[in-house]
Amino acid sequence: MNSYESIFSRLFSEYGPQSWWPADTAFEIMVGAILTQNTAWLNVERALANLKSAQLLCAEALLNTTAEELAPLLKPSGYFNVKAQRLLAFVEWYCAEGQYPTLKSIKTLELRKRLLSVKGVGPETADDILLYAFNRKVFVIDAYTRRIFSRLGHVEITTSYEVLRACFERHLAKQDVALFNEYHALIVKHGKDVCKTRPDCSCCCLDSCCPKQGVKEN
DNA sequence: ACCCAGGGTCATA
DNA sequence: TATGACCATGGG
Repeated sequence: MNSYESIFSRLFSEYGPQSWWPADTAFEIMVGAILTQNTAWLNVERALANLKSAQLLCAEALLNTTAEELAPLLKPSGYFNVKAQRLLAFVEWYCAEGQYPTLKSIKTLELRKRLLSVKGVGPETADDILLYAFNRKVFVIDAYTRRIFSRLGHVEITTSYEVLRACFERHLAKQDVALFNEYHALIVKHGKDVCKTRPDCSCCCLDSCCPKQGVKEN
């Protein structure tokens, strides 16, 4: 068992199954993936609740919306003007592609390429959507992942998204969607619950994955 | 008052 | 290719 695998098993025994992504529908996952860009999930939930109350959490309804009426509903999740436009750009693409029934039969690599062509969808958002809405075997890299694994000495902090993703996908023997799903969720759980509240890392299940006090790491 | 969050785009060098 | 500015709210 290599270090990538042992870190997973330590996280899993510490926190247990996370059952991601928290959402009622695949479309809600995609909307959430855009709204959570550089934003705390609690604030995303408020924006999603606003959309749900306005009956706007489906593609057909969103398509008949403007950025002007969308922005106020997205306010709690921050960057509301930007995200209103990103959401519209995504929904226009999504409907033009024939929505889920058509998209689900496209090969993963091709689907990823098309997602990345949408303005406002970058590598992490695309991979969130691929893994959690389409159940594709891609490993999602986020800021927590890069920080934790560079602190543990496995990668440089400057390692690019694609290189880091390839690194994870290569080091996991069990090439399994459920594993990739759980691993990313556990990393986020660990990042939220431990690395912030216990900066000395003294009770951290990963041993010094947190910054030493007083030491900066850009 | 400060730092950061489940990023991405665009302009500059 | 690689930084920097910008987007903006809410919690700790």
